[in-house]
This record gives sequence, structure tokens and C-alpha cells, in this order.
Amino acid sequence: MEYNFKELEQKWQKYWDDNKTYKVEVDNSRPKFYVLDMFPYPSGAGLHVGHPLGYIASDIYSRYKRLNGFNVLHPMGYDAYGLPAEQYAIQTGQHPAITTENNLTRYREQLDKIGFCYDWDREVKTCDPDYYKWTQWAFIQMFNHYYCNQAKQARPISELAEAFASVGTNGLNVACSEELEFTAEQWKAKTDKEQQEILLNYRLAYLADTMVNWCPALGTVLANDEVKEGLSVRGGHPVEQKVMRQWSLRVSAYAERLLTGLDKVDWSDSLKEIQRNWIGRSEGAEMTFKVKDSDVNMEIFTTRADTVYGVTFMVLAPESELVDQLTKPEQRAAVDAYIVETNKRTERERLAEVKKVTGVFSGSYAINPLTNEEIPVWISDYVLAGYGTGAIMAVPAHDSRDFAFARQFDLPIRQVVIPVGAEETDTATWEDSIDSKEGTMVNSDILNGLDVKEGIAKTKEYIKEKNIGKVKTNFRLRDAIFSRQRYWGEPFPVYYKDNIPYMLDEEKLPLTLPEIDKYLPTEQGEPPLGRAKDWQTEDGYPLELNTMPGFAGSSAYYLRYMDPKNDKALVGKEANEYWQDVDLYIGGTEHATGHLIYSRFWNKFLFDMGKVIKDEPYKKLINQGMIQGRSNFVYRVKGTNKFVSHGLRKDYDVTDIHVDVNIVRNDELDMEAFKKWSPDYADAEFVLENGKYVCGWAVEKMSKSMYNVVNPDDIIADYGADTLRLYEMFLGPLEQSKPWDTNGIDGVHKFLKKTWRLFYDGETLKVSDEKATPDELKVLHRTIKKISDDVERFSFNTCVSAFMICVNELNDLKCNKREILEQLLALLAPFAPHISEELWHALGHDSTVCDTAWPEFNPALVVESSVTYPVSFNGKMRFKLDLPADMNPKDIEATVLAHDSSAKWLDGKTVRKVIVVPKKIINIVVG
RNA sequence: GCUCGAGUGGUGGAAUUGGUAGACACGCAAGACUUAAAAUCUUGUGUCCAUCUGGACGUGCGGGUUCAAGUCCCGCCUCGAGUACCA
Repeated sequence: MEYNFKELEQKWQKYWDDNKTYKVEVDNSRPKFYVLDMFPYPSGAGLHVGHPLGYIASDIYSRYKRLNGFNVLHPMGYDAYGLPAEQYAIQTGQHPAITTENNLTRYREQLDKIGFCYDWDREVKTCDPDYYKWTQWAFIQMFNHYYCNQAKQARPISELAEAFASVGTNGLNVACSEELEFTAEQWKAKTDKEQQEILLNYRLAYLADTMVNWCPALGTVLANDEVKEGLSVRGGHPVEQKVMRQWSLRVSAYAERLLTGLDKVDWSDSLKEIQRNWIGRSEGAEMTFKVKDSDVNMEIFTTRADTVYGVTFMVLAPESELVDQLTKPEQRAAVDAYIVETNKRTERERLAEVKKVTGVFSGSYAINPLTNEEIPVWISDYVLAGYGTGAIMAVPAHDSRDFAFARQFDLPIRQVVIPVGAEETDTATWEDSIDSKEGTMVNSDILNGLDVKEGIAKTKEYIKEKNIGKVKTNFRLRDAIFSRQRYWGEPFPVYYKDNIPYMLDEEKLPLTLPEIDKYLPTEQGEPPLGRAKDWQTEDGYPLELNTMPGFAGSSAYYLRYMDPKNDKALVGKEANEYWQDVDLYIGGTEHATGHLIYSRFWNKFLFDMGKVIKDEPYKKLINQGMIQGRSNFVYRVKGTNKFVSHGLRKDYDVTDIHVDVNIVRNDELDMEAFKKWSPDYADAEFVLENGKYVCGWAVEKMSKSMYNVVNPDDIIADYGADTLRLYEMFLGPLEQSKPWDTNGIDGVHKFLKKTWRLFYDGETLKVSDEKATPDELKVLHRTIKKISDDVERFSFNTCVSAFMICVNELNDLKCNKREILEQLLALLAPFAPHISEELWHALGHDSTVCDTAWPEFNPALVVESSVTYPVSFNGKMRFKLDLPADMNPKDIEATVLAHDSSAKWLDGKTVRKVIVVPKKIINIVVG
């Protein structure tokens, strides 16, 4: 029998499906293991060869764990809400649900052909009401909770309301949008509406006027991670700043826990680093500066309290509330003009502009609390309203931005730190600020002579003592804006009564997405849901018109897979206690600051509520690399229809033209296919080298316009799914980005054919039941060791070469022993399940190879009686020498020095030292 | 600018803790089988020198540590990713 991959792959895919081979249930008799892929957004283009890379890796690991006795949860689903389906709906009128369903069917067909071990009974689709019911439910819970900084967890908002009624804001330490102060009496005197407004200031899901990233082209608001360089990530449209009343999630309340939680998870250092930077913790002090002739206090945040004696001016952000209060009448016109100017500049061109120093004097003077010096207060857009307090103390000598500002407006510069080994110099001669991370304090009264670290500590103590400030930690992490002016998303379970938002009863969930006539905003500029008929509660109160953003549905999907049919909870207690968390999560690094932050936040919130038992959702995370496209080119002689092979193109004046990579093999053009590819080339002529037309190539993004998209279906049709799986792994390390290049695919296909021939000689199965020889066992057990080790460290490319070595060696030994081949199949099954299942059954088994046991490594079978030592002289390997494995170093030394081959290298020289590393190397130092 | 990665044959890559650099493949060359092709198999293949035995050089560049460096340390270059008036 020949290796007929087409037939046998279909046969076994059907078998696995019919037998529910991949169905999993809670089983307390076995340990669990949860392997998760980041679920895809089903785009219209279908899968290309880059998508399955991570899926194949996770599939191999899942199958490997199953063979090792684990009960493996390996589910798949779809992130089904998204902009492309909605854009398509706007253009064509086709309901996004239909577009999505079509794309999804195509994805499923493509995925099925690769032979993944997903339990499709657990499929989760974010647009399914049975699922988004729980997205809405979680939102309601967030609305009903606040974050207590003392307990470091979310608490019911009712507790806060009770506290307000008994003690007001006295002693309050909770996460909020704005620090408020009132007494119990004041609270009780407020109307219900006023109280509700105040509570929004503390809720984890809250409605507030926020500066948002507004994208006019998409007609919607975007989260920070959906904007890149002033353009929307999807579509690349300009984005501007705008104040809007929006739902937000108080992600910032969890900043500290999101940061410390990183220490507990097994993620790559680079990914942790990206999240740490995004969270952006900085320790410093908040200090109060009084303002001359005014009762206004300026709060500033600084990480360098020690440089307070070097402060020569203050700067406010243009958006700061203090601007108005601190502007003196004589400066009013100038300040107003500046504000108008910066409002324009906060738009996208500000990002494009080279750093331009602008600002205006407010007319007020602040008083340095340590020196009582009067210092001018300026306004400039290099200070951001959203970070710290929106005001800074400027130390131009030691901060490059302050320095540039001081030079521009001719403000004094005072040195307070002398770098190690340097002396104080005249600041007028400086070209830039000088670094002050290390050095000695000067011109700083009580700090003089201290080094920087001592200075920081002493100032912090001093300001606490004198009650002019406090130690404070700031985060860069912002709250997530959660409203989108879109149709194709989860509706909010929210209605409005007297302009105050209220949550629907949980029994009313899911609140399903209504039908509308057009997928566009209303004439009044309301979101598309404004077009829905009867979009109101039974009592006639209007429902929220915004929908939730893309990351809503993906934040807790991993929990739903544990218990996908439960209609009482997102995840039932029993299922959650068994599956706990994701042991291995594989996906792209592009989600580092989006999904992977939101999802951790969402999970921590559910953890605080006692709904899930793990604080961190993803124990281990691997980022697979991107697969780039590899484009091919032909070279047309200008003005002709003549094409010159790559090596000869220098002799002609040519234009490079992209050619479809699917009609090129090993960089050799299929000339007949090329003529048929486009009518323009039907009568093309070729100038060949060695009888071939060789194409040029380049690595580019995989895209239709470059004609370099390779579809996994085509590879499977030509070589089979097992070859595709092995080849994607063989391409290189999982985490590395690499171009798709079919040049090596014959190698792995050949390997599978060779494996097949270990079992079959033509039509006859040639497997024998004889006992295996020691040599055969040695080959097998070396492979068991290598594959087991390499799978554990996700080095799948080296696994494939280990298989190749093993099969080559068994071939050389003419091994056809069942004892060996059966074990080889168990090793190979996770990588190439179809061929393994076929041969497994050919050996007479009638149950699936997926449930056999992973072979056990026996070290005794690989012990060598002798070791081939490389013998080096002065570090250069000169010859090899076989010595008994148990020979002691002293004898080895004597044997080597006495050996004939050594004579040449020892001739006329003295042996200074001999190093013998047992079982590794011998090095002789001569001179 | 800052942070984090990476640089090895014609190509993809291997070398897990400092111990034979280039495993395994692709490609290329020569050969076997064949009327021919495909398929399959055998041999060779880092560079340079040499008739062979052999030798010199060689992991982005320059230094260093070590008996021994692709691997560790210092300084640079190039590429990639993340992030950016974050006080």
C-alpha cells in the first residue's frame, strides 16, 4: 500500500468525529490540563498558512499531555463581533450575523482539514446570546461594585452607600474618578439623583465625561490600544480627541495587582516587560505649592522630590482646571489664545510635529514650600492633564523638557545635582540638562552633600513631617473606555430613568441585539441602535444606544469553555474547581496591551466576587511568531513581453513584477501556468538559465496584492495535513517570526513516506514480532528522550529533525520490529496524527492512538560502553579517540599522551596542563 | 530617546548548564535505476590553500575573561518589536 494521505486523512478525521474522540468531561480521577488558543476573528479572507502555526503547536502539546495521562481541555471558538462585518453591512445591507456565519463556516472547514483535537461541543461564539448574556451579567456586577484600596479588592457598592450615610467620605480609601469630600449629613441631604451621580464616581463600570479617541471615519470611539500613531488600528483612519459621556471600566483600580500578578505567571520576559511599561508604575511624592495672593493650592506629582531646590517655575497642563483660577486679568487674552491654539494641536498633527516648545505665563506665582521662593506659573502642553495631577514643578537643570522650556522663555536654571566625578558649572553654558540619576546634592540647603538616593528619602520624610506633601505612586494605565457607537456588538443591559443609568434585572438577560433597517447612525447622530423599534424597557424607559467594544466578549471566554452550556452561571463551581485556569495559552503578541490586560482585569474582578477560584487566568503564555509572506518576482524586459531569469536580469533593463507564489516551486517558475495566469502573459517569451526560469524573492507581509498568500487547503491538497503540520513546526522556533517558504516542504513529506516504508513493502505490511536488537532499542530510546525533552520546552522544530534522524537510522538498521515501531507511532501521533492512526490500526489496534501511553524512556538502553573523545591541543580539536566509558581521568590522560596521534602535537613542546572533562572533551595545553 | 529581542554556510535553521560550530532539511553537483520523465537510492557540499594525508581561517565589528567562548563581561554597528512629552 502506498502512502495515500488524501484518503487516510479523510478516513481518520471522520473516525475521530464519529467516535467523539476529542470530547472531554470533568473527570476527577485524572489530572486536568487546559490548553487554549487565542480564538480568531473570522475574516472574509479565510485562513492563510500563518494562522495555524500557534494552533498546530498547541494541538501537539494537547495530544502529548493526553498521552501522558492528563484530561486535556482544548477548545476553540470565535471572536465574532468586529468592524469588518459591520462595514460590509453598511456597504451591502447584508446583516453582519450572516456575513459572520458564512466566514465562520469557511474557517471551520479549513480548521477541520488540519486535524485538530478540539472538542467542538464546547464552541463559544461571542455573538451568541447564550454567551453574551454573561458578558452583560459581568458588566452589571462591575456597575454594582467599587474598589476598596484597603482590602485591595472589589466590594459591593451598597457598602459604600452605607458608609456615606454613616460617616461621609471620612477615612475613605477607594478607587474613584475624582476625590470628593462630604459629611454624612451632606450625603443624606442629597436627592436620589445626586447620590446616583456621586456613586458613578466610584463604580467599577461607570459613566463619565471623558476625553475620548473619536474616529470620525468609523463614527465611533476607540480604546487607547485601538489607536496607533494617531490612526485607528483597524482601517488607519485619523483619530481626534473629544469629550463624550461614555461607559468606562475602572481598570486603573487594579493597576497594582495587574503588575504584581505578573510575578506569578510563566510568560516571556518581553511580554511581561510590555505589560509593565503599559501599566507604568512610578513612585514619587505629591507636594502642595501655595499660590501667592490666592487660596488656591497647586498639587504636583514628582519622582524627584530631592530636586525641589532646583525648581525655577511651575507648569500647568492647558486642560487643567487651575488654569482658569490662576490666570491674572492682564494675561487672560494671551492664555485664552494659547488654549485655543493647543486645542487644535491636541489633534493628530501634534504627533507629526517636531517637538516645538510653546507656552504662556499665567501671571500667578507659586511659593516653594521649602524655600518660600516665589516662582512663576506657566501653562504648556508638554504637561499632560491625564497623568499625575496635570501640574509639575519644573527643574530645568535636570530635565530636558524643562530645560528646553526655560531656554525658550528665558527662565533661570539652577543646578542642584553634581554628577559623580564632576564639578558645578555655569548653567548658562549648558547645551542640555544634565543627568541627575546619580550624584551629589548642591545648592539645596538641608540636602547639601547627600547623594541622590539619600536626598530623595530625606525630602520625602521632610515633606511628610511639615505636612506639605505625601508619598504617592502613580500609574500610566488608564481606565478602559467601554462604549462604541456601533451596531455589531453586545448591547448594554442598561436603561435610563431621568438621565440616570440603571441596570436591567439579571433575569431579563440576555438583552438581545435588535434588528435595524440600516447600519448607520441616525440623522440626529445617535448610534445605530437609535434606529431600533421599541428599544426600551417594558415600563417604557429608553435603553442604552451604545454597544460594547471588541474586547468585551474576549475577556472571559476562557471561563465559558469550562462549562459552555451552563444557563445558571458563566461557569459552574464544579467545572471551575476542576479546570481552574489555563495551563498553556498560545497566541500573538499583538494582544499584549489589549486583550491580555482586560482579560486579567475581568478575571481578577470575578475572583474578588468569588465567582472564579484563580486570581490569574493564564499560567503559561507563549507568543508564536508571525508568518510573513515570501513574494516571488519575474523580470520583464522593458517594452517587451520577454521575461529574464533572475540570474541574467543584470544584462537587461527590466521591471520587477510580483508573480503568484502558487505557480512557483522552489523559486522555479511554472512557465505554462504563468502564461495562463493572466491574458497579458499568454504569449510571454522567456530567457532561461540552465533551462529554467528562476524567480527572485523578497520577504513581505502576506497579502493579496503581493500575490504571496498561501492557503493551507492548497498545501493539504498537495501534501496532506500531516506534512503541513510537520512543516510549519520544522520552519523554525515557534516564537520566532519567519517567512513562509515552501522550499523545504519536500523534505518533511519525504520523511513521512520513509516512515510509511518502515511498515509497508509495497502492498505488504512487513512488521515483525521478533525481539528488537540493542542497537534498535538505543535509537528508539534516544528519540524518546529527545522528543520528550523538546516537547516540554516547545522546541518543535528540533523534534521534527529528531524524528528524521530516528527514521533514517531505523532505515539503515532495516528495522521492522513491532516493539520499536509501535512506540515510534506513539511519539509521532501528536505531530502527525493521521498517518500515526492509520499505521497504528494497521498494527492491529482497534482503539485510537490518541489514547495510548507516551513511551517511557529507559536510560539503561542508551548507555554507551565507549566514549569518542575529541582531543584538542591549546583548544583546537586535532583528532578523536575512542576510550572506555568508565576509564578514570588519570588513565585517560596517560593514554592520550602516549597515543601515536599526539606525538606530532607534543613534538618539542612541554605539556603544561591536561584537562579531562569526563564524557565530554580532552584538552592538552602545550607551550 | 527609552525598554526588550536578534545577528551562525547559497537558504531555513541546530548547538538545552562555557566543552568537537554548522545537527536536520532545502538547494546545488556527480552518479545509479529508467527509452524518457517522475519517484527512489548513493556520494559530495562553510571559505581559502594543498595531488592526497593535511593545514589556515571561520558564528555582525573591536576588545577582554578562560585550558576552552556562538554561548560570559565591556564598548560599538545593524535589524526587529514595544513605547513615547509619564514629571
